[in-house]
Amino acid sequence: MGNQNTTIYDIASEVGVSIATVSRVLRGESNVSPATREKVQQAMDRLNYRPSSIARGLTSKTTHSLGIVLPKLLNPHYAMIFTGAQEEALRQGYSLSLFSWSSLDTDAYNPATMLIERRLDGLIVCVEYSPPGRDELVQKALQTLRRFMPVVLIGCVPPWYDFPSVTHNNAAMMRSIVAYLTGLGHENIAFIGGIEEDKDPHRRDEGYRAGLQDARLPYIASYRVYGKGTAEAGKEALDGMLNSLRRDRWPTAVIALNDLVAMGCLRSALEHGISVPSQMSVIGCDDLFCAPFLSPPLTSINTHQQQTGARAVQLLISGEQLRETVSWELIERASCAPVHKETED
Amino acid sequence: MGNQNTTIYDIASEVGVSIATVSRVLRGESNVSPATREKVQQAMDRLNYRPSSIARGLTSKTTHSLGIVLPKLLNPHYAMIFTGAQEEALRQGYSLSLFSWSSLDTDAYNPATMLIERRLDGLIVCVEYSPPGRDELVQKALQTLRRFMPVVLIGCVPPWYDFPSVTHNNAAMMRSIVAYLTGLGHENIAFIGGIEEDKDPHRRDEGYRAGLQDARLPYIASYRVYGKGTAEAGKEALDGMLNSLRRDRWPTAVIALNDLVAMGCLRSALEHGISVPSQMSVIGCDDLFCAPFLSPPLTSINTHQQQTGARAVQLLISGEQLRETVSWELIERASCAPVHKETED
DNA sequence: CTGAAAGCGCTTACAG
DNA sequence: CTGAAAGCGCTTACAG
Repeated sequence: MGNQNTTIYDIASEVGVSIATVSRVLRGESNVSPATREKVQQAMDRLNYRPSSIARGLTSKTTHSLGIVLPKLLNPHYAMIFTGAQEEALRQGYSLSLFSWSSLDTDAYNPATMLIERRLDGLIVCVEYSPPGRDELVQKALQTLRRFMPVVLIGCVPPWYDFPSVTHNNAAMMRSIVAYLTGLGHENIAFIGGIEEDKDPHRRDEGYRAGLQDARLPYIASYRVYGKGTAEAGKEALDGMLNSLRRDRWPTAVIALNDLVAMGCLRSALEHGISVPSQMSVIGCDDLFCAPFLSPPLTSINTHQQQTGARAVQLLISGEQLRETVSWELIERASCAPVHKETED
Repeated sequence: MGNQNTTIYDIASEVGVSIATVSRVLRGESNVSPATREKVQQAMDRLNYRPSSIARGLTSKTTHSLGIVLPKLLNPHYAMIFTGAQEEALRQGYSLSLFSWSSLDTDAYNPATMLIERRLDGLIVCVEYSPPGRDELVQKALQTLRRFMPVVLIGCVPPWYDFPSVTHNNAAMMRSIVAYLTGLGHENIAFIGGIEEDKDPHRRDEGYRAGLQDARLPYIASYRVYGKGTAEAGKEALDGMLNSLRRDRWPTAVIALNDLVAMGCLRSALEHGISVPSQMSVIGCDDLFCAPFLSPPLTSINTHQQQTGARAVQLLISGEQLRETVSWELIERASCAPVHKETED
């Protein structure tokens, strides 16, 4: 008894009231007599009635569903953002659908068709680096989208994008990482990962340089290697640096763009016979679940990605036009140590 | 010009045709004169018209949106399933929303309200172990859900659940893992993780025992430790086993429930001064992205989780009432080796 | 090839 | 406190 075809009309005729009355008890309005309310309530239970959010959405102009555009969930970094966003959405009675960037820009003339047709109540877009030509496409897609729904940006948001956003102050973060390492006595500090033309790594680069300057250390170009944010890329990048440098010029500390890159660096060090942390310190970023189980356990930065996702949802729902920043936290494990002065110095 | 309020009526009056005609070109029907079609098309472009999938859903009884219920996305295992499902859904023009089990059973009298109200076109539910009392609740929730939408099950599906499903033959998989290790000469093979009362690990246990029997090895209770599927639990479980056993009784090979548990085992071994793989082999399951970057690189089973998610979506959309099984693949890395006969034997 | 009309399942003023 | 009616933006027969 009762299935998906039970409607407000069935309840109304069952009880002998109008559909308006049924609608009222459905929405919990107060202007219904207790007796009527009770009868309607019972009929709804008896017939296993469930209101259709679709029909509701048509009139109320709100779907209680949000979207999020993320590069790839297989990277735990994005899974953390998604989880934070999804839990907050559910808590507030919204559902969250995941979309990928490809659904945004496959058709330049008709960007984000699927997103728009679903009449989402809001959209979170994680912005990544875009090469010069593509950047305009992205901006155009975002402008189109915002004509249809509120948009909140996360990720590497260029300062000239005029949207509410939740991001990190990557420059300040990098600067404090460098300070941490110089505090351990390191002077030869490499920074691995990121894309040279990227705006946001530029801000990390800014922090990297500032941190070196704080400690009156020179910026050495060969200690800065760009590359994708994957473990494979991290290994490759450090391999390249080590192979092209004389042993006595090898860095004593390596800052990785993220924990994946750091994983690659740990492996590269291992293969080069470098002991971490006694001969080389490595620090990652994002504090992925596997960080404590690497060898050695990886020192990293907890960037509170779940909080980033949750805040983005809150901005979306509240409509606040803010550009927010999320804090971070150094998680010390075993992969960083005071610099070891070589005896043969 | 053009925003979310442009409707089929605006286009109709702009062009001077009926909304039925606009609807026809919208849906690409053939019975429209080329001239009319062209004019309508242009008007839609000019006014930036986007059809509302909400309104469409009201009449067509289909929302082109699917749901998936997963325990937690922070575990990469589930992120892989989700990714596979989401990509397939998107390819077929569906969106995918994630829900958690808590949204299924918070209210026993009204299970899955949110899921039902959204009028999804289908739902994938990842079934986990449920303690006796809760199992009935889960089944009840599933029965309620299926009255409203097609349901496909994945995960640890008890054989008495009568639903289409996509799963693994865990018994056969475990048996072949044991065969792999006995093939390397191992005789003392531990199996770590899973819940004792669980139906699915029971099937793994079945395979574990069968594998031992294949090699005429005895089942030794102290080599079987149950525990949650996390890295912490894995470490704890192996710690416990090693601490309670005489050194000469230590297992020479450990099968972990999954790669997370394996990570914990690797650490436990390290802390006990056991060298992997020369003194102990370790094999995981799921082949997570970090497996190649552990020390040593972890031998694991690629369980094709993305394919599982994708197939579940296909069953949902096609309506096929199948109980499918997904294949797996051994990925050999450095954490397993032929048993090393102690010289002091 | 095209249009008028009904209907999808709700909500929202407006009367009473 | 309750009901009749219009409307949300489409699709779907049914006529012509």
